[in-house]
Amino acid sequence: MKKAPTIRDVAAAAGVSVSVVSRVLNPDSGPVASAKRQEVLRVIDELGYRPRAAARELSAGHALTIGLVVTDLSNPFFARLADRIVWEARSHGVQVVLMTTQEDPHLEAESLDTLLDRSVSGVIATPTGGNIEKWARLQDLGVNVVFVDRTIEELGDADVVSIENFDSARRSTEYLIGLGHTRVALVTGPRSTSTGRARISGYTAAHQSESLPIDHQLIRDVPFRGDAGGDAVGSLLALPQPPTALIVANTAQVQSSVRRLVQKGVRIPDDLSVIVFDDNPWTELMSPPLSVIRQPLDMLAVHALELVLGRMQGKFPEGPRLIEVKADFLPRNSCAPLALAHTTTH
Amino acid sequence: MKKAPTIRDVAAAAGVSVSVVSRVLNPDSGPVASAKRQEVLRVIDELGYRPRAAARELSAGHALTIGLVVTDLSNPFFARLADRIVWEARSHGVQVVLMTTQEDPHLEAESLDTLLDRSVSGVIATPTGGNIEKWARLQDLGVNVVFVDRTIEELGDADVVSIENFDSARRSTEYLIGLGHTRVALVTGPRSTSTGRARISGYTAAHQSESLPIDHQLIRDVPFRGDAGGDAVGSLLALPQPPTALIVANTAQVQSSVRRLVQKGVRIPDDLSVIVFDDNPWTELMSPPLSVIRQPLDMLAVHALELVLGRMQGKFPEGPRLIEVKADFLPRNSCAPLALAHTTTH
DNA sequence: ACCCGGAGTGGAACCGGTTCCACTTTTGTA
DNA sequence: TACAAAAGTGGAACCGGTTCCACTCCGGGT
Repeated sequence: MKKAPTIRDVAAAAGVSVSVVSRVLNPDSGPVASAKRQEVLRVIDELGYRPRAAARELSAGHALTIGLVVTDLSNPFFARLADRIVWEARSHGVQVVLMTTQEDPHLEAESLDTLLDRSVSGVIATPTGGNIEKWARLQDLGVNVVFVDRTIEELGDADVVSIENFDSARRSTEYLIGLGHTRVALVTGPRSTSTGRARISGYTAAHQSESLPIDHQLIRDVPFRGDAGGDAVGSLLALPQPPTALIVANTAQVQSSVRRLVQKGVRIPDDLSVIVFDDNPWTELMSPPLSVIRQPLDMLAVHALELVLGRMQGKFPEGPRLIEVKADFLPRNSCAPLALAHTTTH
Repeated sequence: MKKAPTIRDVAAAAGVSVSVVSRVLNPDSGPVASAKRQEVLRVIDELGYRPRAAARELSAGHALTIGLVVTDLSNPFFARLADRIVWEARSHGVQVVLMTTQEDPHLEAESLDTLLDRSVSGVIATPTGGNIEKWARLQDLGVNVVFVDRTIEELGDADVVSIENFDSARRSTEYLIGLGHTRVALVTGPRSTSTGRARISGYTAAHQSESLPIDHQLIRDVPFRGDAGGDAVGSLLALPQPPTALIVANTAQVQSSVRRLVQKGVRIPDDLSVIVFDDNPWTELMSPPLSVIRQPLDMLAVHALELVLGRMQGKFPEGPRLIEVKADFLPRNSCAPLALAHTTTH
């Protein structure tokens, strides 16, 4: 086990001072004679020297690192988001420290502390909803915070990148109503999350614009984790007057919801028309293929990274930004017009 | 934007020296009078002091961080593996820097350099197969390397955690042969990967033990990325004598392969019996549910982390370990006995 | 011939922790 | 009561970079 060479080793081998080596390492930090620059570069290559990140960070006071805080990588939505962000960050020479919260504010708090210790320059996060003071403190210490997917309204000056939650929910609801459905059920995340609230609003707005009454029994704002989505579906099916259409408005709940439908032997779309919020390739492989709201992950990732990196370089000084990207609705065969049979069971 | 307090601020506020504060921070590094310890802790809490990781690392020479190098987080296999590893690492106070290689040795090399700069104490990786000297150099500099899923045989002293690739392939092949199939196709990763080779061997061994000839046209070792799996399936179906059973032996290829089957209107299991290597929940939601080799991700993650953390603490001094965990075969309805109709089309 | 300015260089302080060591104060035991 | 061992403390060096600054050259303008 060898020891890695330091800048002083390089300086000695090249016959120059550490200052010169440092200036070679950081162009534009001062003049270096061309001959010496060549020699230093040669020695660096020969020794396989690489500057230690920790030393650089200590001196600079901050790291070329961003924190990525997501709920749960086993949710394909976050996994693919993370994939894009890591990839995009790498191409800008920025490393990503990944933390998961499992939707638990306590774990989130721990993660934030850790990121603070690491002196990250920015954080991209899907916040749980809690830890407001902690987020504020982070910003106060100069960490650039970008929320993606969800937001925390109480936190005034954080950038946000999300899809058009209200619109997406409204459009899919209207589509089902347009097919003749009057009992459309909605399974979505808790009202404590911005997405939960926005999607319920969109659902409600669609009903209002079509002058349809809202049955609050059909709105299920349930936790993301565990089998809450499936249970909601189960209890919806058990209703005296069950819904004829269903929107599962959160990626995290799609799997358990669909599983429950399959288990119960529900025929799609004959018994139930289904739309899910997702961009999981397997929705297409089911029979019938599920209608989906496709979330433009790439756009979310790119915008989030652009914001956080931009802020790191001091761009966008004029206060927080809110970027909403459009989510496409892809109708497939899991939705059908309401059969009269449904309404006229005597 | 405030400045975070340092250890010297704490020392001053508590009326002690930095040495004392440091000893409070690191129990067992020296004695501290109980009264002063209380006072220091009080001040730390009051100031919200947190030690800077960079400073600690610089002094220690290494970071409480591990690198996780995987191909691609949009592959659910790696996403869930990463999820478990990040989670498990966090509970041990270790952070994870995530890098993806997109199966490209060049990107892998870059990632390794970056991890070296960060002075990580360990790396958990799914190697692309290249960069042998780089891996060796990493180990030479005291970084603990654990390969998971795949390995590089040339690298003598790295720990490896994988599933029983040979056995899993052999078992699933034997299962299909047992159902009467004589033309079983295999889609798997390239022979340049250890898993590709092992799974082909298992497939071959099953044929030999059943005294079945091997048709090399039915073995497709193709790249992981892109649509290579789907294309292999397409060309298998176009064979003059197409297979009656198919094993897709790599998670990364399952999606494109199954999509192609659906597109081509192949009836499962009537036209084709199918087994996939996967532990994706959606395989269960298809009709019919797919038979799978379920890879025990949790075990892979836990063992990998145990090894890397153990080595960090100087355990397991007796050379490299190879841990193979058992993968379960879950027969579902996508496999059926070979119908006579198939063989006797006159 | 003289002075000014900029290129080029190296010394040394600094970032914020850890750790070694010397020193003082207790404590325990003969 | 005396003296060695242990507990407690603070000063200072160190980890490996970056950066400020003082200093030496050198060429060009008057």
